[in-house]
Amino acid sequence: MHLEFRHLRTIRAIHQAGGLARAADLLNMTQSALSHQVKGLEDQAGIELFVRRSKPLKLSVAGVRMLKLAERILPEIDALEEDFKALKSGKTGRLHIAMECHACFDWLFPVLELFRRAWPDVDVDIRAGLAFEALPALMREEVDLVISSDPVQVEGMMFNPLFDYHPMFVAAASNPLAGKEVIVAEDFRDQMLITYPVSRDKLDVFTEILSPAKVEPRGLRQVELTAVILMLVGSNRGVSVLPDWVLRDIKSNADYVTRPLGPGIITKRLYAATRVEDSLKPFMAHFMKLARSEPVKLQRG
Amino acid sequence: MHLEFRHLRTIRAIHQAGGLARAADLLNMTQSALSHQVKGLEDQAGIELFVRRSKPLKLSVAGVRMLKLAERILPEIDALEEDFKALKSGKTGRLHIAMECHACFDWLFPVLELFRRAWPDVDVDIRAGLAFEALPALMREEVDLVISSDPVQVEGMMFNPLFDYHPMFVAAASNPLAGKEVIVAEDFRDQMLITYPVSRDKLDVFTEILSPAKVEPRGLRQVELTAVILMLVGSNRGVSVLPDWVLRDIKSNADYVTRPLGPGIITKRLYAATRVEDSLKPFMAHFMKLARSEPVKLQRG
DNA sequence: TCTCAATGTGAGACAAATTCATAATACTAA
DNA sequence: TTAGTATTATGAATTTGTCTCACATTGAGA
Repeated sequence: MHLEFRHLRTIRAIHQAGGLARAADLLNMTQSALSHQVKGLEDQAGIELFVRRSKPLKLSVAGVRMLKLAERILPEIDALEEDFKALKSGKTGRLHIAMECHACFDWLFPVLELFRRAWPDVDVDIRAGLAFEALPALMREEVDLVISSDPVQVEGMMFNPLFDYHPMFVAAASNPLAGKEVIVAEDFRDQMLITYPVSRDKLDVFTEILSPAKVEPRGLRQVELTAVILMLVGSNRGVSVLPDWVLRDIKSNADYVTRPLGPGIITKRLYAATRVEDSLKPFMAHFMKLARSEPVKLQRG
Repeated sequence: MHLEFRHLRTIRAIHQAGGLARAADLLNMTQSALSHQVKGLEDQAGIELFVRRSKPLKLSVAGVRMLKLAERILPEIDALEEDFKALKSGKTGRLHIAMECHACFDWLFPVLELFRRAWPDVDVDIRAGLAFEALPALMREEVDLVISSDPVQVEGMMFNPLFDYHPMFVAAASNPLAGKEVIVAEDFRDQMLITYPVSRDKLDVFTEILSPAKVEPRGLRQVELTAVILMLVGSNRGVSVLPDWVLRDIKSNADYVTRPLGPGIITKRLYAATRVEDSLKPFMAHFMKLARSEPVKLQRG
């Protein structure tokens, strides 16, 4: 039937204006053009859209049905345009986050809660950054923000610093290492080490401590959930190294000890990687502001 | 933003086919044309609809929103087309009825109940034919069917006979005329006559009895509702002439008497006037079939 | 780096929509 | 009825926009 938006607008205008000539004015075109158009449309549809027995033109039964459609559809088009405007101005958009850092769930959830309240129209999602390479996905626009602690200089990408943290050693109070003030690489040699199930180059224990010292722990165990890691540590089935914000609840728990890693104090920095064109968007900026301030509150308990 | 249905179909096709080239096949056009179209659309919208970093093409955030719109709107267009097909074949349509005959509510309601069950998609309405001229309205397609007892030969119109009825005299049992077997014009001279509030040429009492005999009743009173007329007659505040089907309940009521009008037996015929092009439509035919059979059941009590 | 598959570009052909000028048709008020 | 006016229809010319063809360009993977 080759219907076009033009036709819907025409139907609506003729109905509103109460006649073809007036509708032509409304649509900024000649009366002739409208007449041709209506005729063409009726030919296409194979049905009379208007009652021609009378002047001015009046909608027929079929015309009324088409009008109903127009009144349902045309506002949606306008809404889309509004939506696009909002997208362009950054009032809305998509914020799909990939995390290389597994423990980040801990502070990310509260941050996203605040964020969603401030930007209800932004489409938020988290994708655990395990099954795929996060940075290429960012380039391919499959995700919009990557939480990472390894800034890389790449064209078109921007690493925005969020906050610093200290990887901390955690063990059961009954563990022999509880007696030491600072934990160093050699201390792991006799321990079962519990980590998230990701490659070693993304685990602070290895990148900062064990790999440089070429120390291998007695055993390794990979566990997905932070709570489970802590449970296992609590029952002295192993030790772990976790960011300080994860250990806020543990510090005051007599079953656990948390110790700094040594010999020097280890400080790491988290970044939010975005595409440069996105980094200026208001909601992005706001997310990063939240991601800078909220986790610090957690770190301080 | 000059959006067209074509564009919505394109977005949907590219998404479905997973790429521009394959989508072009789907839409029976060259890949080049699609590329031009997409580019034009993006220029218009002022926003990227696709992620071009990768091949094949993939929807961007804005593109996804447009896709959502397409998936909501395009089926509606198809539905309209279906609707039109149904209109053309007469499976659906409009049946706005105008009544010149006021008492017809009585049998029309049950008939419409049956009709609506059989043709749920037909848009039914009744307009009491008091405030306007019914036949011109029929010509102007403001209504689709007129109930009338005065067939006229008019180009483009058709008077389909429905059923015959007898205008009957009704009075209180206490009224002196109750003693007569047949009521004639002269009998009205001493009576208060109660009628519907329409012109005399649409009232059987006048057209069939009083006007030919040039008899004027003692008084006239116009009442809108049949039930009220009967109430007034029952308390002997006046007499009336009503179609036989209206008096079905009254016949067995000792407070009333019903009598034929004379001297000869008066028979009138009701017609359903339609436009000739409508009279063949299935739902019209069915309506008239119902309107021929159902009222007769009422007449017989 | 090379090759293949996919997408982009530009010029010309073609179809469709619009305009201008004018005819035909309904409505309205004497 | 009959002008007179308002409204819609028609035809030819023009403009607009879309498509195709041929070729250039670009990514992705070997």
